Amino acid sequence: MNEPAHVRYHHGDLANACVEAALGLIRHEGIDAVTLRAVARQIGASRSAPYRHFADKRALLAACAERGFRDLVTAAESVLCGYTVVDLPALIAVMRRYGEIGQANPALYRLMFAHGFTPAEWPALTAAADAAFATLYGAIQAGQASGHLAAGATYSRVLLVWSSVHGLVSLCNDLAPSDIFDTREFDAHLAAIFDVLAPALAPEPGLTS
Amino acid sequence: MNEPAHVRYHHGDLANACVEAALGLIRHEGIDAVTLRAVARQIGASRSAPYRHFADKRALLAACAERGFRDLVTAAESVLCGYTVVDLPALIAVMRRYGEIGQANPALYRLMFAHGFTPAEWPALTAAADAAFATLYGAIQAGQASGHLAAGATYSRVLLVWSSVHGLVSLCNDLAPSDIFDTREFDAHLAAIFDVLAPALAPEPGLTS
DNA sequence: GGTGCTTGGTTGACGTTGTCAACATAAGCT
DNA sequence: AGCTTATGTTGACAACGTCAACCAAGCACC
Repeated sequence: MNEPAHVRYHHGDLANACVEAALGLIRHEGIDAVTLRAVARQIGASRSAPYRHFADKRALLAACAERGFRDLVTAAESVLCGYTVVDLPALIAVMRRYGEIGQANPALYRLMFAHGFTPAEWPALTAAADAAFATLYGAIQAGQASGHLAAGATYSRVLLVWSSVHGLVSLCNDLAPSDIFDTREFDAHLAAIFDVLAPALAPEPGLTS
Repeated sequence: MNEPAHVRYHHGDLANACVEAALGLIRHEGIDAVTLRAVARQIGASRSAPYRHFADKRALLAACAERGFRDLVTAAESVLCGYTVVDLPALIAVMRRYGEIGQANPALYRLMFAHGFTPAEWPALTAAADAAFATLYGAIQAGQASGHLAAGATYSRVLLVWSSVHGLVSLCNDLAPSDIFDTREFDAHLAAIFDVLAPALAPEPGLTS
């Protein structure tokens, strides 16, 4: 129905292609490999073609980060779908998936959470991050409502769960493995954290069944 | 005893001056303002003088990060000195100070924890980060030994405390404040987190006094 | 069915940056 | 004094982000 893209003068969806190419560079060669010129080269366009779709380099990176947040939400929801109720194992499964994603693409994770995007400058990015927070909040709230998680202080618990797992991902991704803290053992560390956390999250025994 | 530094051909301590200048730029103008040329300009040297003391730009940044970790340890120890025992309030005070430092210089904090320094390439940086971990570990261990903190699973508890506070600092620093998560309220969030955490960290009642 | 506007893409150019090779200067040793 | 080494400087280069000027395609409308 369309003539081949490589023949056409207009690409058709250059904006998306830019994000896709940038994400590939981020994943496989790290954030420093993302240059506008490299992105343009990858999609077979000329050096300043991206400027028609992104104000500058940071705007492209913000779009990549936004995509990262959206994928995070999608993954979390997909895990939640496998559970009929949100109890502690379900919550752990969600956060484990979160961690897996964060570990699978450290450079992107870093970009999402620590690239110093100024507050109100990137509303779409803020919205995507909010959606991630909201997903976790909704899950914990549902678990509390059905009595499968300890009641009360919903906001504090969401904060605690997100902070600790995000913190662990960040530490494991960015600190070198050492004798006293082997950052390659993410799974074990996550389990250890939730062992300590369990009493604070599980409902009072006898109320659930 | 020395003639004025600005007259001498040799600076005397250019390495340190570079780190100092870079730290100033990081603090006041952000990480992007750190160019080797700007650093050299600040210390009154020529553009490639830093290369006599640092292999490349990343080496200078790593030195800055290392300094950040060392300051963190110093601050933590100074807070601990104000307490005769490590109980929950002492632990909270240490972590609050940690958070204050992280918030006071977001760009440096980002550099320390999320600049993708490759594992074994920067041994001094790894050692400095380890020292930070060890300090926290020692504090919690001491608290457990004296019965002022819940016993057992020391490693897991250290991991949990560090991950959650580091995670909170990171989230508050790098996410834009929104309706559902006001990242400017670090102190309140920290308190909320420790409220939930308290039962998991405080000793069984009746054992302490 | 040609005319002109809007969107999308290209090329040339400029200033800045990290980095290196070649050179200059100081300090230390013997 | 002369040699060696550590330290600092200058010139040069390629890569980068960005912009202005230009070109090509699609579209609306008479």
